Amino acid sequence: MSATEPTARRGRRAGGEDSRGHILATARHLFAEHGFEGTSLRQVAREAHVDPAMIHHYFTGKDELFALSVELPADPNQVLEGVDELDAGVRAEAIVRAVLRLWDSPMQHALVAFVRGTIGSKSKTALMRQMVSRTILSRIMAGVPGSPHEVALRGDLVATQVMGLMLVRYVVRLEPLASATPEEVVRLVAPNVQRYLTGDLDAV
Amino acid sequence: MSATEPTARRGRRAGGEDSRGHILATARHLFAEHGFEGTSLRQVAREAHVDPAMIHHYFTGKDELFALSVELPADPNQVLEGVDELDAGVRAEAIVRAVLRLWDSPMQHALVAFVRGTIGSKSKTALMRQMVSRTILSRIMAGVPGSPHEVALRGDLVATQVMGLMLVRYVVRLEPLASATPEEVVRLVAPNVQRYLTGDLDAV
DNA sequence: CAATAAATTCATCACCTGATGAATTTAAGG
DNA sequence: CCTTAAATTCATCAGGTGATGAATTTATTG
Repeated sequence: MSATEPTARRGRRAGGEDSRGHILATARHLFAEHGFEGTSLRQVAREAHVDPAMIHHYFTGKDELFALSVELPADPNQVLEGVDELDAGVRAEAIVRAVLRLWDSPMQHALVAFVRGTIGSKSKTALMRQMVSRTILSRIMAGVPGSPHEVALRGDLVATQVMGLMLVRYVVRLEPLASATPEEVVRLVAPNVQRYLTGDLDAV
Repeated sequence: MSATEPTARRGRRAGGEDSRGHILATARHLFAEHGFEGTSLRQVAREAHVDPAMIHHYFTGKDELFALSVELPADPNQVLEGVDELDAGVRAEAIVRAVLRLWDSPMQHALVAFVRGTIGSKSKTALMRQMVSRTILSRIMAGVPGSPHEVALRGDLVATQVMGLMLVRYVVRLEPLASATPEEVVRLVAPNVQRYLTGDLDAV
């Protein structure tokens, strides 16, 4: 019995299989499960039924593969489109709903991979900080009244709740929250986000 | 010029240096920065000014070193002591204050290491899920009124807010929240936690 | 059909990884 | 002082890692 595969013949294959796509898909899965350092190119190649060298044929290296597998598949500006045009007093519900729509989509794997790979190391966390604060929070907080410092603080608090929701529902998967319907989650969480956005922060 | 060190002499050293302690300390730092897979034993040995074999002298292997470096330094039962005796209506403030006291202590490095190493891989995330739900949430939610399902859901929501706070303030370090005083954070966050604990979840 | 470009595999390289066992030096205990 | 135990280093192993360049086969194009 040979080890794994019966030594596939060389050269271009008959059926026009999308090897590049397979590589990207399994890379997404593996990066999502084991993070960047915990995933090897040979492992990706094995599970994609592809020669390891194919990865270097399509990508310059592990870094590019990670970047393409894991990069936020949807532009935050698109996901949050229109949010900044809503009145700040009713914006929370739209934010939570947009986040859930994104995370409950087929992109979930890529997003979990992004979180795993990104929290795993300090340097990658810095990238996430940039993205969150410059791209996402600036949009979410546009037009919220208050001093710059206060608005920034409110933005951080929103991040606190939204990132915690992602972590618990999609990464750690605590039940019963992980199985709750999106609409129920919106009903439960949006009011707390709204308090951070425009509520009285001194209220008890 | 020799590579790194001028070949230290063999055998037991004169001064009673605590090598085991040094190894643990630098392991904590490195695991905190690069996660489990991203940290190699040789890297730890190098930065601890110690021979790689010393690590295997004191520990059975990388897993044990990680476990001992990164294990929750404080028993959750101790950190949350007395919380379950407080009336549920005023418990949130105590919870947030206890969490901040722990994370703003010297154990912060170990805790960041725990989060990094634990979120980085799926299997380790399962351990965290067990710990959070069995040890921490059961204590926090003790005596909160409601059906079992409702209480579990409220617990998950609390986890959402508290873990998000840890992530944003201590791991991602978004400003200005990361530099806010503990008391200010309690004032800002505790009301939202209290809503999850005992508030009306249908309120808008 | 011929020429070219793309897809696939193979055989390596140099390096790093975790781990082990033996040799050597010092400190402690009697 | 002598013996034993602990601390430290060295040399090495088997295996995995990312990466590269060449060889081979097929599809596409003119």
